[in-house]
Amino acid sequence: MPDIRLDTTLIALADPTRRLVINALRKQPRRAGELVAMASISAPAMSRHLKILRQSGLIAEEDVENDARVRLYRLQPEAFADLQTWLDEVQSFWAGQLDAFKAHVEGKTVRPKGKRTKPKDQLK
Amino acid sequence: MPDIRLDTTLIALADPTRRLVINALRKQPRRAGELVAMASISAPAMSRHLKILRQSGLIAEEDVENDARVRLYRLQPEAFADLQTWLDEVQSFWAGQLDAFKAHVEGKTVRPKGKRTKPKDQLK
DNA sequence: ACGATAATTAACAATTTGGCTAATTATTAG
DNA sequence: CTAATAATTAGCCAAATTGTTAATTATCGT
Repeated sequence: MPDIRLDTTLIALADPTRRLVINALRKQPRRAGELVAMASISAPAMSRHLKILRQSGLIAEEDVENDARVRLYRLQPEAFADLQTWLDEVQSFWAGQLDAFKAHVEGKTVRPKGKRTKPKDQLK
Repeated sequence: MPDIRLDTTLIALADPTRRLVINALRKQPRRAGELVAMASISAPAMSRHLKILRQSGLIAEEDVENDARVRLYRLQPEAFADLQTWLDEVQSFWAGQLDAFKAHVEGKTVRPKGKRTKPKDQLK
Protein backbone atom coordinates (compact mmCIF):
# COMPACT_ATOMS: atom_id res chain seq x y z
CA MET A 1 0.00 0.00 0.00
CA PRO A 2 1.65 3.14 -1.20
CA ASP A 3 1.27 6.05 1.19
CA ILE A 4 -0.93 8.28 -0.98
CA ARG A 5 -0.69 11.29 1.30
CA LEU A 6 3.09 11.30 1.49
CA ASP A 7 3.19 10.65 -2.22
CA THR A 8 1.20 13.71 -3.22
CA THR A 9 3.12 15.82 -0.73
CA LEU A 10 6.50 14.82 -2.08
CA ILE A 11 5.41 15.09 -5.70
CA ALA A 12 4.14 18.58 -4.94
CA LEU A 13 7.45 19.56 -3.37
CA ALA A 14 9.61 17.95 -6.03
CA ASP A 15 9.44 20.95 -8.32
CA PRO A 16 11.56 24.13 -8.03
CA THR A 17 8.73 26.46 -9.03
CA ARG A 18 6.38 24.97 -6.47
CA ARG A 19 9.03 25.22 -3.77
CA LEU A 20 9.57 28.83 -4.76
CA VAL A 21 5.88 29.36 -4.08
CA ILE A 22 6.15 27.63 -0.71
CA ASN A 23 9.13 29.79 0.21
CA ALA A 24 7.33 32.94 -0.87
CA LEU A 25 4.23 32.10 1.14
CA ARG A 26 6.41 31.48 4.16
CA LYS A 27 6.70 35.23 4.64
CA GLN A 28 3.12 36.17 3.81
CA PRO A 29 0.09 35.24 1.73
CA ARG A 30 0.31 36.19 -1.95
CA ARG A 31 -2.07 36.60 -4.82
CA ALA A 32 -1.69 34.34 -7.85
CA GLY A 33 -0.44 37.22 -9.99
CA GLU A 34 2.33 38.06 -7.58
CA LEU A 35 3.55 34.50 -7.62
CA VAL A 36 3.52 34.57 -11.42
CA ALA A 37 5.81 37.61 -11.37
CA MET A 38 8.15 36.01 -8.84
CA ALA A 39 8.56 32.79 -10.77
CA SER A 40 8.72 34.42 -14.20
CA ILE A 41 6.56 31.83 -15.88
CA SER A 42 3.21 32.23 -17.58
CA ALA A 43 0.06 32.66 -15.52
CA PRO A 44 -1.47 29.39 -16.74
CA ALA A 45 1.67 27.48 -15.77
CA MET A 46 1.56 28.98 -12.29
CA SER A 47 -2.13 28.24 -12.05
CA ARG A 48 -1.47 24.56 -12.59
CA HIS A 49 1.32 24.56 -10.01
CA LEU A 50 -1.03 26.22 -7.54
CA LYS A 51 -3.65 23.61 -8.27
CA ILE A 52 -1.22 20.81 -7.47
CA LEU A 53 -0.15 22.54 -4.27
CA ARG A 54 -3.79 23.11 -3.35
CA GLN A 55 -4.71 19.49 -3.97
CA SER A 56 -1.77 18.34 -1.88
CA GLY A 57 -3.08 20.50 0.92
CA LEU A 58 0.19 22.39 1.27
CA ILE A 59 -1.46 25.71 0.45
CA ALA A 60 -4.99 27.06 0.70
CA GLU A 61 -6.97 29.48 -1.38
CA GLU A 62 -8.55 32.50 0.24
CA ASP A 63 -10.69 35.35 -1.03
CA VAL A 64 -9.98 38.99 -0.39
CA GLU A 65 -13.00 40.98 0.60
CA ASN A 66 -12.75 43.91 -1.81
CA ASP A 67 -12.01 42.23 -5.14
CA ALA A 68 -13.54 38.90 -6.04
CA ARG A 69 -11.18 38.47 -8.97
CA VAL A 70 -8.05 37.95 -6.97
CA ARG A 71 -7.19 34.77 -5.14
CA LEU A 72 -4.91 34.88 -2.16
CA TYR A 73 -2.84 31.83 -1.33
CA ARG A 74 -1.41 30.97 2.03
CA LEU A 75 0.65 28.18 3.53
CA GLN A 76 -1.11 25.25 5.21
CA PRO A 77 1.29 24.11 7.93
CA GLU A 78 -0.57 20.96 8.95
CA ALA A 79 0.07 19.42 5.56
CA PHE A 80 3.80 19.16 6.25
CA ALA A 81 3.32 17.04 9.35
CA ASP A 82 3.18 13.68 7.57
CA LEU A 83 6.41 14.31 5.72
CA GLN A 84 8.06 15.57 8.87
CA THR A 85 6.97 12.42 10.69
CA TRP A 86 8.19 10.14 7.95
CA LEU A 87 11.52 11.94 7.83
CA ASP A 88 11.93 11.58 11.56
CA GLU A 89 11.23 7.86 11.25
CA VAL A 90 13.81 7.51 8.53
CA GLN A 91 16.30 9.47 10.56
CA SER A 92 15.82 7.05 13.42
CA PHE A 93 17.39 4.37 11.26
CA TRP A 94 20.50 4.34 13.44
CA ALA A 95 19.17 1.61 15.68
CA GLY A 96 18.59 -0.83 12.86
CA GLN A 97 21.78 0.14 11.11
CA LEU A 98 23.82 -0.44 14.26
CA ASP A 99 22.29 -3.88 14.69
CA ALA A 100 23.30 -4.71 11.19
CA PHE A 101 26.80 -3.47 11.77
CA LYS A 102 27.06 -5.51 14.91
CA ALA A 103 26.01 -8.62 13.05
CA HIS A 104 28.47 -7.73 10.36
CA VAL A 105 31.54 -7.56 12.58
CA GLU A 106 30.40 -10.71 14.32
CA GLY A 107 31.01 -12.47 11.03
CA LYS A 108 27.44 -12.94 9.90
CA THR A 109 26.77 -11.27 6.59
CA VAL A 110 23.63 -9.16 6.72
CA ARG A 111 20.70 -11.15 5.31
CA PRO A 112 16.99 -10.60 4.78
CA LYS A 113 14.72 -12.15 7.35
CA GLY A 114 14.11 -15.69 6.15
CA LYS A 115 15.43 -15.65 2.63
CA ARG A 116 18.08 -18.32 2.77
CA THR A 117 18.65 -20.67 5.65
CA LYS A 118 22.12 -21.56 4.47
CA PRO A 119 24.46 -18.59 4.40
CA LYS A 120 25.97 -18.99 0.99
CA ASP A 121 27.65 -15.62 1.01
CA GLN A 122 29.41 -16.23 4.26
CA LEU A 123 32.69 -14.75 5.31
CA LYS A 124 35.58 -17.05 4.67
CA MET B 1 18.89 30.05 -8.00
CA PRO B 2 17.19 26.72 -7.64
CA ASP B 3 18.53 24.64 -4.77
CA ILE B 4 20.00 21.77 -6.76
CA ARG B 5 20.68 19.60 -3.72
CA LEU B 6 17.18 19.84 -2.32
CA ASP B 7 15.83 19.33 -5.80
CA THR B 8 17.56 16.00 -6.41
CA THR B 9 16.68 14.86 -2.90
CA LEU B 10 12.97 15.58 -3.31
CA ILE B 11 12.83 14.16 -6.82
CA ALA B 12 14.47 11.01 -5.50
CA LEU B 13 11.91 10.73 -2.70
CA ALA B 14 8.91 11.56 -4.88
CA ASP B 15 8.50 8.00 -6.07
CA PRO B 16 6.78 5.20 -4.13
CA THR B 17 9.22 2.53 -5.24
CA ARG B 18 12.21 4.59 -4.17
CA ARG B 19 10.59 5.32 -0.82
CA LEU B 20 9.94 1.62 -0.42
CA VAL B 21 13.68 1.13 -0.85
CA ILE B 22 14.42 3.82 1.71
CA ASN B 23 12.03 2.21 4.16
CA ALA B 24 13.54 -1.21 3.59
CA LEU B 25 17.09 0.04 4.12
CA ARG B 26 16.00 1.66 7.34
CA LYS B 27 16.09 -1.71 9.02
CA GLN B 28 19.23 -3.07 7.39
CA PRO B 29 21.34 -2.98 4.23
CA ARG B 30 19.98 -5.00 1.34
CA ARG B 31 21.28 -6.39 -1.90
CA ALA B 32 19.81 -5.17 -5.17
CA GLY B 33 18.09 -8.49 -5.79
CA GLU B 34 16.32 -8.40 -2.47
CA LEU B 35 14.96 -4.96 -3.21
CA VAL B 36 13.74 -6.19 -6.58
CA ALA B 37 11.76 -8.94 -4.85
CA MET B 38 10.30 -6.50 -2.32
CA ALA B 39 9.12 -4.01 -4.92
CA SER B 40 7.93 -6.61 -7.43
CA ILE B 41 9.27 -4.78 -10.43
CA SER B 42 11.91 -5.87 -12.92
CA ALA B 43 15.57 -5.83 -11.97
CA PRO B 44 16.46 -3.17 -14.55
CA ALA B 45 13.73 -0.88 -13.25
CA MET B 46 15.04 -1.26 -9.72
CA SER B 47 18.57 -0.73 -10.92
CA ARG B 48 17.62 2.66 -12.31
CA HIS B 49 15.81 3.62 -9.13
CA LEU B 50 18.90 2.68 -7.16
CA LYS B 51 21.02 4.80 -9.46
CA ILE B 52 18.83 7.83 -8.82
CA LEU B 53 18.96 7.23 -5.08
CA ARG B 54 22.73 6.76 -5.26
CA GLN B 55 23.19 9.97 -7.22
CA SER B 56 21.06 11.87 -4.76
CA GLY B 57 23.32 10.60 -2.01
CA LEU B 58 20.44 9.08 -0.07
CA ILE B 59 21.90 5.58 -0.32
CA ALA B 60 25.39 4.20 -0.84
CA GLU B 61 26.69 1.14 -2.58
CA GLU B 62 28.86 -1.30 -0.72
CA ASP B 63 30.61 -4.52 -1.67
CA VAL B 64 30.33 -7.75 0.25
CA GLU B 65 33.61 -9.49 0.77
CA ASN B 66 32.74 -13.00 -0.40
CA ASP B 67 30.85 -12.41 -3.64
CA ALA B 68 31.83 -9.62 -5.99
CA ARG B 69 28.62 -9.98 -7.97
CA VAL B 70 26.29 -8.70 -5.31
CA ARG B 71 25.91 -5.06 -4.41
CA LEU B 72 24.78 -4.11 -0.96
CA TYR B 73 22.91 -0.85 -0.48
CA ARG B 74 22.65 1.09 2.74
CA LEU B 75 21.06 4.32 3.89
CA GLN B 76 23.11 7.52 3.93
CA PRO B 77 21.67 9.57 6.79
CA GLU B 78 23.60 12.79 6.12
CA ALA B 79 21.79 13.23 2.82
CA PHE B 80 18.49 13.87 4.59
CA ALA B 81 19.85 16.82 6.55
CA ASP B 82 19.22 19.47 3.89
CA LEU B 83 15.60 18.46 3.47
CA GLN B 84 15.13 18.34 7.23
CA THR B 85 16.60 21.82 7.53
CA TRP B 86 14.42 23.23 4.76
CA LEU B 87 11.33 21.64 6.29
CA ASP B 88 12.15 23.17 9.66
CA GLU B 89 12.51 26.55 8.00
CA VAL B 90 9.17 26.19 6.29
CA GLN B 91 7.58 25.11 9.53
CA SER B 92 8.87 28.26 11.15
CA PHE B 93 6.47 30.19 8.94
CA TRP B 94 4.32 31.15 11.90
CA ALA B 95 6.24 34.35 12.57
CA GLY B 96 5.69 35.75 9.11
CA GLN B 97 2.15 34.47 8.93
CA LEU B 98 1.28 36.13 12.23
CA ASP B 99 2.69 39.44 11.02
CA ALA B 100 0.50 39.23 7.99
CA PHE B 101 -2.53 38.45 10.09
CA LYS B 102 -1.79 41.39 12.34
CA ALA B 103 -1.60 43.69 9.33
CA HIS B 104 -4.81 42.15 8.09
CA VAL B 105 -6.88 42.86 11.19
CA GLU B 106 -5.38 46.33 11.32
CA GLY B 107 -7.21 47.00 8.09
CA LYS B 108 -4.32 46.87 5.68
CA THR B 109 -4.73 44.16 3.11
CA VAL B 110 -1.60 42.07 2.80
CA ARG B 111 0.58 43.32 -0.05
CA PRO B 112 3.93 42.49 -1.57
CA LYS B 113 6.82 44.61 -0.46
CA GLY B 114 6.81 47.62 -2.80
CA LYS B 115 4.28 46.62 -5.40
CA ARG B 116 1.74 49.38 -5.12
CA THR B 117 2.06 52.46 -2.97
CA LYS B 118 -1.63 53.18 -3.10
CA PRO B 119 -3.72 50.47 -1.56
CA LYS B 120 -6.25 50.02 -4.30
CA ASP B 121 -7.68 46.85 -2.83
CA GLN B 122 -8.35 48.41 0.50
CA LEU B 123 -10.97 47.31 2.94
CA LYS B 124 -14.15 49.30 2.63
C1' DA C 1 36.04 -24.14 -19.62
C1' DC C 2 31.01 -23.71 -19.04
C1' DG C 3 26.60 -22.73 -17.36
C1' DA C 4 24.28 -20.19 -13.82
C1' DT C 5 23.81 -15.96 -11.12
C1' DA C 6 23.83 -10.71 -9.92
C1' DA C 7 23.41 -6.62 -11.60
C1' DT C 8 23.70 -3.10 -14.99
C1' DT C 9 23.16 -0.91 -19.58
C1' DA C 10 20.69 -0.53 -24.17
C1' DA C 11 16.69 0.17 -26.70
C1' DC C 12 11.99 0.89 -27.02
C1' DA C 13 6.87 1.99 -25.75
C1' DA C 14 3.50 4.38 -22.88
C1' DT C 15 2.49 7.94 -19.73
C1' DT C 16 3.23 12.07 -17.29
C1' DT C 17 5.00 16.58 -16.78
C1' DG C 18 5.69 21.33 -17.53
C1' DG C 19 5.55 25.14 -20.60
C1' DC C 20 3.26 28.02 -24.06
C1' DT C 21 -0.67 30.50 -26.52
C1' DA C 22 -5.56 31.03 -27.10
C1' DA C 23 -9.99 30.95 -25.15
C1' DT C 24 -13.13 31.32 -21.19
C1' DT C 25 -15.13 32.93 -16.86
C1' DA C 26 -15.87 36.30 -13.58
C1' DT C 27 -15.47 40.82 -11.82
C1' DT C 28 -14.26 45.58 -11.73
C1' DA C 29 -13.85 50.36 -13.51
C1' DG C 30 -15.15 54.02 -16.49
C1' DC D 1 -22.69 48.70 -21.62
C1' DT D 2 -17.84 48.08 -22.67
C1' DA D 3 -13.01 47.61 -21.93
C1' DA D 4 -9.68 46.00 -18.82
C1' DT D 5 -8.07 42.88 -15.23
C1' DA D 6 -7.36 38.29 -12.56
C1' DA D 7 -7.25 33.87 -12.90
C1' DT D 8 -8.39 29.43 -14.73
C1' DT D 9 -9.28 25.88 -18.31
C1' DA D 10 -8.44 23.93 -23.08
C1' DG D 11 -5.43 22.30 -26.48
C1' DC D 12 -0.95 21.42 -28.13
C1' DC D 13 4.01 20.05 -27.98
C1' DA D 14 8.72 18.70 -26.31
C1' DA D 15 11.09 16.54 -22.77
C1' DA D 16 11.35 13.58 -18.98
C1' DT D 17 9.88 9.42 -16.36
C1' DT D 18 8.92 4.62 -15.69
C1' DG D 19 8.39 0.19 -17.15
C1' DT D 20 9.48 -3.81 -20.13
C1' DT D 21 12.57 -7.21 -22.63
C1' DA D 22 17.07 -8.18 -24.66
C1' DA D 23 21.90 -7.81 -24.34
C1' DT D 24 26.16 -7.12 -21.67
C1' DT D 25 29.51 -7.46 -17.95
C1' DA D 26 31.47 -9.67 -14.25
C1' DT D 27 31.84 -13.41 -11.07
C1' DC D 28 30.91 -17.84 -9.02
C1' DG D 29 30.45 -22.98 -8.85
C1' DT D 30 31.38 -27.39 -10.80
